[in-house]
Formats: sequence, structure tokens, C-alpha cells
Amino acid sequence: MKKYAVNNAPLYLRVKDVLLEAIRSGEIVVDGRLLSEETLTKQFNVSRATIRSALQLLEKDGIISKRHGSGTIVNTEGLQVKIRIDEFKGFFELIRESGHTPSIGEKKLLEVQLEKKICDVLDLDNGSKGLLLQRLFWGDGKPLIYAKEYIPFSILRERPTIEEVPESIFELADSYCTDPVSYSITEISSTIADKKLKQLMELPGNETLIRLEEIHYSRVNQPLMYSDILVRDSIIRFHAVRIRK
Amino acid sequence: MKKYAVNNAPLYLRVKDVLLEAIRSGEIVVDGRLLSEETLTKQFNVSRATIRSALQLLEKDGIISKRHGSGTIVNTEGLQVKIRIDEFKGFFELIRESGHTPSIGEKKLLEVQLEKKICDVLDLDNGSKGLLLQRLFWGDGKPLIYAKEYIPFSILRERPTIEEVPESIFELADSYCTDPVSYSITEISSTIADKKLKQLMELPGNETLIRLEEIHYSRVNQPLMYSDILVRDSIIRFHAVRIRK
DNA sequence: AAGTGGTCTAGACCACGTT
DNA sequence: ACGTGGTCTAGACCACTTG
Repeated sequence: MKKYAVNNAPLYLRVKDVLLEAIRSGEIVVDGRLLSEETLTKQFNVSRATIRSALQLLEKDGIISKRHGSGTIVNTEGLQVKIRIDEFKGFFELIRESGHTPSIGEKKLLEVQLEKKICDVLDLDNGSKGLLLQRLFWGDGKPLIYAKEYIPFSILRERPTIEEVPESIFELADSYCTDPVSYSITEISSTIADKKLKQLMELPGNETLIRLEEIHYSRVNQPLMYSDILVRDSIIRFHAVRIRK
Repeated sequence: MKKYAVNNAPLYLRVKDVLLEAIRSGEIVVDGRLLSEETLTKQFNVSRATIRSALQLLEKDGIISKRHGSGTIVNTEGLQVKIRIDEFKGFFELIRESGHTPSIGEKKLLEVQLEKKICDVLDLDNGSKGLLLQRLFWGDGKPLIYAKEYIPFSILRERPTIEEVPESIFELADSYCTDPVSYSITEISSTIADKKLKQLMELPGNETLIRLEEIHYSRVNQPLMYSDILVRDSIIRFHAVRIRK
């Protein structure tokens, strides 16, 4: 019955994927405009609500824009954008989507006394101890991202060895902490490297960096971990797409 | 009938506003958890779809998280975040939400030959001319944002005087250009000011800046205008909230 | 087993733009 | 006047989490 009912994902997600393909191929686009919801409803043999869910996702991604009374149009430029700052996932993916081949350049797992600033934001007693995971990520052998992640002992169920540390800190929390990460808040700023970092990241002269400071929270709003991430924005470019309504 | 049917906005938006207030006041929160959708449906006397639309908006803003089978919880920290990089609007609002009183420090409207780089991104013949709107925005009398916006003559219906220029470039397009802005793509990078800018923005020593380069597109994907915005991120902090699903 | 959010449908009516 | 997207409802069933 359902023309596109193939796998187990929710219908609206499958519809979204098919729509995206059909948009790219131009199959359902006429003069830059999408076929009407009504028409798509018939073509896909799903309810209008399902079509609208799928379109909503595409709109959120900046791929289409809707106009009340007029129609839905394809944002050819939005279609190209890869790295959205509001939804970055792993470091490897970041590097890969920037067109480079990712690898890990250096990895350290240290037991440290957490700096006052970090204790403050993580709501810990001053002088608390924890793990510091320091990693340098490469793209095509060049250092692109330097990440320091602080994990207080107070939330560790079990201590991972350096080999066991997964790429994503979220997975680390899943496996080794008392609670998983529910949401994260990132502060975005700019900075310039000091001598040590300049050497470590092989930075030329005056290159500035994007800094992402993240606090990761549990379901019950407990601050769990802190990440301090430096990104060579000359190579890894973050984007934001804003649809004007 | 409708308990909250007061004004003309769509029901789900009004419900969202009321929900937000009720969350802040703790009225519909028990132990950090929201009342169930079923319960809210009855309390608001609206359909579940409407409640879910409202909750979806709150979730997008990082204010709540939903857990299948478990419930909806309040992200107390997400509730605080003000400046989201993926949805910034006007410069004044940006400054105001950073806790400062906005004003315009300097404003220039020049007729210029557009640089090659700008002609390229705007898909113009090299050497095309246009307007350059240069503005310095203050917070409490200190320079916080320096914005250069390029508007090629080819899209201008009528030429605004410097007094007529609205705060937002979107409104400028509405009033003076052939087409309104439909969507914008922003590139985020870091930079360090040159001597002139350092003086203009009264920057101390080595302060770096966040740079936002925006291309504004029409409904039909024509690049209309280009914005080059420098922000003192030591004072204006951008944020991103990511909900982990 | 009970309660919660997730998905999906069918149908109705409204509001906006275009012709 | 017509076609488009926007809103809203009522109801059904599913999938996950928790006791």
C-alpha cells in the first residue's frame, strides 16, 4: 500500500529522505517550486500531516522555504551547507565534512585537580579532582581541532583507560558515568593561541581560533562535564542558516 | 470554550507562551517533570496535536527535553540562554540581551565599487557598484559591533537616504529592493582587528573578534546582499543549545 | 500493567497570494 | 475564484520506560 514503506524508520523520516532525493534530482521541483502538499500527499500515499512533518524537517535544515498561499520553494544554496554550528556531532564528522580525512594526532588522559573556573561551572567544591581528556584531531595530517574535556570523579562510575575512551564524550558518559548527557550548552568565542598551543597546532603567525566552551547537563540539569574546544576556523567553517518567516 | 483563546495568534503559539510562563512559575512542573501531554490537553482544552506543536517549539529552544515512555523534563539551564547564534535578529536586540543599552555610534552610507570577492559571492560582474552601509553599534557607549553591508545597485529599486536606512537590512530590502530576503547563510569565523579597526572599536591589545559573513538570498535563490559583521565576543556571547536525542 | 511520548490518519476550515 | 500552505480536531495504535 504505502509506496515508500520499506524499512523500520518512522514514515515521515523515510518520506523526508525520499523527498530530499527527489528534490536533488529535480523530480518534484518545477521552476524552483515544490509540488503542492496535496499532490505530494497523493504521490506518496500518506496523510498530509506526514508530508508536513517531513517538509518541516527540510525547512529546519534550510533546504526549503514555505510561503503561505504561494507554495514551497527550494533553497538551492541552503542545500549545500554542511556544517551547522547548532548541530555538530563528532569531531571526525566535522573534519570529514570539511573535506579532510580525520585522524587522532595525540591523546592524553590525565588525572588532575580541576581549575576553579571549571569547578564553578560544574557546581563542584573548589579543588575537586577529575579526568582531563586532551586530544588533538587532524585532517589530512594537519592539526585542526584541539579538545580538552573535563570529567569530574564525582560523576564517574568507572574509570576508562585511554584505549577505551570513545570518540564522543556523550558515549563516554553513557558507558562510564552515573548519568548520560541530556543536553549541552555551548558558548562560542574567538581566541588566539599562546606559544605552546601555536606549536602544538602548528599555527602560522597570527591565526585566530574559534573556541567552543560546552557544559553538558544530565536529565535533571546537573552539570556533568566541561569541554573546551579550539577549532581552526580557517579550515573548518561553521555555518548557520536562517529562514526568514 | 477555549480557556486561553484571547488574541489572534495561532492557538499553538498562545499555548506555547502560556506553557512557558507556567513552566517558569513551576505551575505545571512536578519534580522537574512536566505534566503529561494528556493532562495538558485537558487543562488547556485543546487537542493533543496542538499541545505537541507548542511543546515542539519549547524543545527546539532547548527549554524542555522529551523522553519516550518517560516524560518531559525542564532544562533549567537551557531556560536561561538568551543569544542563540542560529536565530539572531537585530543588532540592537543582540546588545540588549547581552545586558547593555544599544545605540548607534556611527553610520555611513557610501557609493562604492564592490570588491572582487563580494562580486563573486553575489554573482555580479566584476567591478559592479553598490551601496556600502557601515555602522558601529554601541552598548552603553562602548563599541560592540561593526557591520558592513553591501547592497548592489542591481537589486535597488530606489535609493534610501542615510536617514531612511532601517536598523535591519531585511527591512531595507523590503522597502528599497526588488525582492525581499528569503533566507540567509552565515559563515562564522574568528579574526583579529587591524590598526584602523582597533582604533575605531577601541580594542585593547590582542582582543580577537567573531566574524559573521552573511549572504542574503531571495525567494528564487538570487544572492542579494552581503554582510560582514564583527562582534566583540568578550561582551556579546553567542550560544548554541543542543538537545541529545 | 500502566503511563508516557511517538506516529499516523481523515477531515475540516482558515488565511494568504495569484490570477 | 482558486490553489496553496496554516491551523486544529478526534481518534487510533505503537513503542518505550517504569513500577
